[in-house]
Amino acid sequence: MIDKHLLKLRARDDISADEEAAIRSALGETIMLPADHTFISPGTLLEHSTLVLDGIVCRYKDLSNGQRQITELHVAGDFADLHSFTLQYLDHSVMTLTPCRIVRMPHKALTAITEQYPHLTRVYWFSTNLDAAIHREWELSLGRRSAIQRIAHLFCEMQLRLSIVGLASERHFDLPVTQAVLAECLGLTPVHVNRVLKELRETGLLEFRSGRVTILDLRALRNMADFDPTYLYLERKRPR
Amino acid sequence: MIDKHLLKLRARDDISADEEAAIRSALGETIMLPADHTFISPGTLLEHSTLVLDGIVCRYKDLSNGQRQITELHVAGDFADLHSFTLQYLDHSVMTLTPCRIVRMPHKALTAITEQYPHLTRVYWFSTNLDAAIHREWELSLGRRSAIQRIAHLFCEMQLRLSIVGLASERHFDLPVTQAVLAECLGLTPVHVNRVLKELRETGLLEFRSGRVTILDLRALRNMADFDPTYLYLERKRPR
DNA sequence: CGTCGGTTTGACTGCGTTCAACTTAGGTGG
DNA sequence: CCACCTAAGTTGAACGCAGTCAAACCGACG
Repeated sequence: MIDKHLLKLRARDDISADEEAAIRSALGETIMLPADHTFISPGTLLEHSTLVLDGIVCRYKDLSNGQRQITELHVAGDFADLHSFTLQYLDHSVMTLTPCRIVRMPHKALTAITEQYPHLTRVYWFSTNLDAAIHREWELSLGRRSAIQRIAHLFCEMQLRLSIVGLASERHFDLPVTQAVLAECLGLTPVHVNRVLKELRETGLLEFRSGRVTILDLRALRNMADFDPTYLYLERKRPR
Repeated sequence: MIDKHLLKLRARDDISADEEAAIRSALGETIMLPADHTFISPGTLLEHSTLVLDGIVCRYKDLSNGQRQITELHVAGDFADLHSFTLQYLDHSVMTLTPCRIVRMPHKALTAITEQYPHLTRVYWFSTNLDAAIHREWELSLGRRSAIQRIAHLFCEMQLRLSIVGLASERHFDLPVTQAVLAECLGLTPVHVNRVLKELRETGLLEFRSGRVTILDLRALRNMADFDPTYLYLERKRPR
């Protein structure tokens, strides 16, 4: 059930059997959520964090004029709001983009983990820092990359993140979101996303149709996007 | 010496005398760094984190074509790279923008803190999550705000963050950086930053001259920027 | 007084937006 | 089974914000 979560954690650090057991016993019941459902709003006091078992979830912030910026996408195995453990309330919303299966971890259980499992605490701290690293990379995209580079980069990121949890190959993965959602991730308009997707298709780099991505030339795509996976911290510089 | 750091922490949570002592005893010697000095590069294994005592520091990421995006500004009282404790190496660079006084905290000392001070551990975890919240707000700026809103927003943020550590009033604060640095924060060109600063000056909102900011109308500035300080987590929703 | 980094201004360009119309795909009910 | 509806995707034309390029200005400092 939480195998994808463990795959994600173990891609970055060792998790002992004891720690795995501690994680399992900290989780509550599994919940299904419909698509397009905002389940966390800014400022609400939170008492548990949300682990995504299946589906796509996003964090987003609104501007008063109705514009929206998605700040991160979450896939199976990710905590969507582990940071709410220390923050207590969030500065952003969290919503499902597809139907999702989630499971909750009470903050009380996380407090117990911080008191009994220092290493696992650091693993989860790491996990929120990984989210921050993704935020930084998106800042770079939003601030400095062209539209075509931004789109290419997002697909590179999702391909790699999904492959860690066994949901992507080098050529294919599902990303069942609309072009409008991509636009909200990338700081673009849906119309322009559409035009750029056409360009990517016509130059033989990538196809995106009805939520399915086909990467035609991964090397060229990464090159065009200036994709450097360092920020996903998949390289272990030394064994712990 | 670390009074600004304590001011920052205590603006968000209670820090006991024991915890304050633990922080003090974890710190190494004070170091002076010149301006425009990159002291952390991506991928380098790090064994201590850097607390800024004085001056302005930034995190930045480079694109292969030489373009640069600053992802966060750090002021006195901030750790510039507390996240390196769990990440071990960083995905970005860290540099001084002014001459800086810094002090280092060995990661070994932080490990000891995580093993002996669960609450202080959560405080520092919170601190890295606050950095992530700032990243998200910058994503919103870079993705959806106009140039004039972005600039106004950055000044609103710095005014509030600096006021917490006693370095800003409602009308004045020092931000001794060039317009080119602002451009690198905001995803704009220096030329356009210059034009927008002129516009802010002429509409009587704000003046920025030789590193000194004069806010002429804070309410109007915040309104124009759509500034909502929630993301700086200065509101304590319940006493701990 | 000359140099250099930083700021300012002008003219022109272009990437991405805006607005609007049309197409396509999927789902629903007669 | 098909008419209808709606959300999503596609395309075209015109616009505008910010970029680009280049030159002039300014102040600090040798």
